[in-house]
Amino acid sequence: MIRDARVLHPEFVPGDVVHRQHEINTLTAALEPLTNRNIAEPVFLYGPSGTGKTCIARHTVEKLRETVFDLEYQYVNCWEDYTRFKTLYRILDGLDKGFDIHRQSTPRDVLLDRLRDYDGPPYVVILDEVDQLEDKRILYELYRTSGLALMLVANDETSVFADLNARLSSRFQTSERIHFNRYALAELVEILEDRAKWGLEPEAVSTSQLETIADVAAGDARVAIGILRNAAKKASQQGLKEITDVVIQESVPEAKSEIRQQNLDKLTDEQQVVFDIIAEAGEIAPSHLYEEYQDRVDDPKTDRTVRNYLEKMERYNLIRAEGENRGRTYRIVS
DNA sequence: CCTCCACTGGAAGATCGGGAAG
DNA sequence: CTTCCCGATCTTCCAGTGGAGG
Repeated sequence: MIRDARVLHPEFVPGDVVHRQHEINTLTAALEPLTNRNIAEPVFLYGPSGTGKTCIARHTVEKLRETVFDLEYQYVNCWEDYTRFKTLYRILDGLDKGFDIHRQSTPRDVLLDRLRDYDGPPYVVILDEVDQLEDKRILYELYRTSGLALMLVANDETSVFADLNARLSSRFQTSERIHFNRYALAELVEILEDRAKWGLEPEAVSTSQLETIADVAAGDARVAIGILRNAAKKASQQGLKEITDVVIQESVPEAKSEIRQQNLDKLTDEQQVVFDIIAEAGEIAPSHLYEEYQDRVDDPKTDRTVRNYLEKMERYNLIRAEGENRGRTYRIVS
């Protein structure tokens, strides 16, 4: 059933990308100055999730590395490394310069100083989910660091620039921006066919089944590949030679809840309590939510802290806040 | 129209926990 | 051991928002 499970993993970057040739060309052109060791302006990739932004960014840089003699690159997921410190640490780590930096007792701006001392080959930094950075000023600092080529990846362009100061914002506005649209059904099917070709045994899945998956995924390649992976895993556990329609039907909700469970696991116990209250109530007003939280926890945190929890859960797409001010209610994402 | 008030979210400072230095 | 320093987390304070109800 499964020939190469790596191909079905969400982070897998194919050597040949089936679509997005135009985007790749634009991106390659934007990075072109690096081949002469010149400065490349930041590039900004934006579009909905699962439209290939991250994949194209990594793919393009890796292709460039094949032709350019010297080029370093590092991928940073700002969702995980959302603080200034973590982001800088990750970037230094890509240069193997982070090994002796510990969270504690490192003088305050050693990280940025060390990055600015870097004088090796051009260094491409991909900042994925860049809108999740808690302090966007780090972008300004990175922008002013010579030798760095920035690739910013986000869902929505406005959310990134909203809290940048005007001067920096205008610098980024003039840089190359590449918009990614949702995949059409046929494109998604081709992507799935490609993954199935390398990842699965021949005949393991039919084209019409891939169409079913692509249809459910609604233009989101990450969801589509997740469903295919889940279905392949399930079929192989059942000892099947081919993926059946029943297996696909079962895999759709499972693939979606898998992502959700991963996010739930990232919450602390206290945050889980808040989530459970919302889940049980279905929909709940802020004051009721906080009262309920105080009842359930021995040593309750302040309401402001709970609001920070809620903000975090909203970021993880676990809950949704609806309405503003007095009309605000919270509900879980179904 | 105005005032009240539930709620939001930014800012600044306090506290926690842990590694390093003495 | 204690002291110092750090980032992360939490608290305190507060300005702003907009709907409810005089």
